[in-house]
Amino acid sequence: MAKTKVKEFTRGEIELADVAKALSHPARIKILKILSSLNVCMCGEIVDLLPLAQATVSQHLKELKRVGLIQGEIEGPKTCYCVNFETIKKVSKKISQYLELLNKGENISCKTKKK
Amino acid sequence: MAKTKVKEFTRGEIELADVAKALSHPARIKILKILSSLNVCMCGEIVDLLPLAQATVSQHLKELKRVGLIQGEIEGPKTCYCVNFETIKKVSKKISQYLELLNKGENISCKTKKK
DNA sequence: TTTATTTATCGTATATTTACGATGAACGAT
DNA sequence: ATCGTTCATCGTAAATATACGATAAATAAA
Repeated sequence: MAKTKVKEFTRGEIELADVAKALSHPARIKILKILSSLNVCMCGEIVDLLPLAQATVSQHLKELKRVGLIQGEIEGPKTCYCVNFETIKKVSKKISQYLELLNKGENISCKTKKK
Repeated sequence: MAKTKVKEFTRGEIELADVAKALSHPARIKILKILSSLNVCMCGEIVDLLPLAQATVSQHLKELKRVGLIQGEIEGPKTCYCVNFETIKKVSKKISQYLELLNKGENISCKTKKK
């Protein structure tokens, strides 16, 4: 690997951080729960379950859509939002791979390094 | 469950979002990789591997420390940073539980809901 | 056609994040 | 005691995120 590359961020690192960003607000965590567990899909229904204004919820939905975690199907004036389970699976894999990678280094402790 | 509770965020939702926030920057994703895989622990060593100034890296380390993903042991003028593997495990569990919960709703598709 | 419903977007205010240079504090080495 | 090294913190600028009211667009219902 080229020496300078070490100082850059990889695509994997950037993508993982981007997904984490999409999950970095309680409202978005909750919206995904709602969409995956309740027979609910319209923006207005979600608004009724959150302590936020409609415009704000719409913004959060947009952020989740941006990274593909949900998709919206427009039906006239309404929009039906649903979890994109394919993305969820891909994301689950990426995250668990990352966390496993971290855990592999468990033998490297502060005591080992300080020497 | 009380009716108003639905409109609030739970502690679990807030905590999960908070961890996601700590992971929402490529630099912090990479710092955790570095600390878990290389025999590296000092701030200066990490700075050498990132395209960021020392002050900025120090800030990112602070954020990772805030949520307990790393810990720092001061040794005179130096500080030895290490991954906190206990936290990593707890976080891994929380995240995988959450993603499993989402995946359980897979039968609830847009088509089902629209009807 | 008019009205009501639903949602996205605009405008805007405020808060937070990110980044960096400069500086100070802590210590080891000379 | 002075100097060099290491790192955290301060000050600050710029960018991004969060929140909401107002409004526009789309359409169903009257």
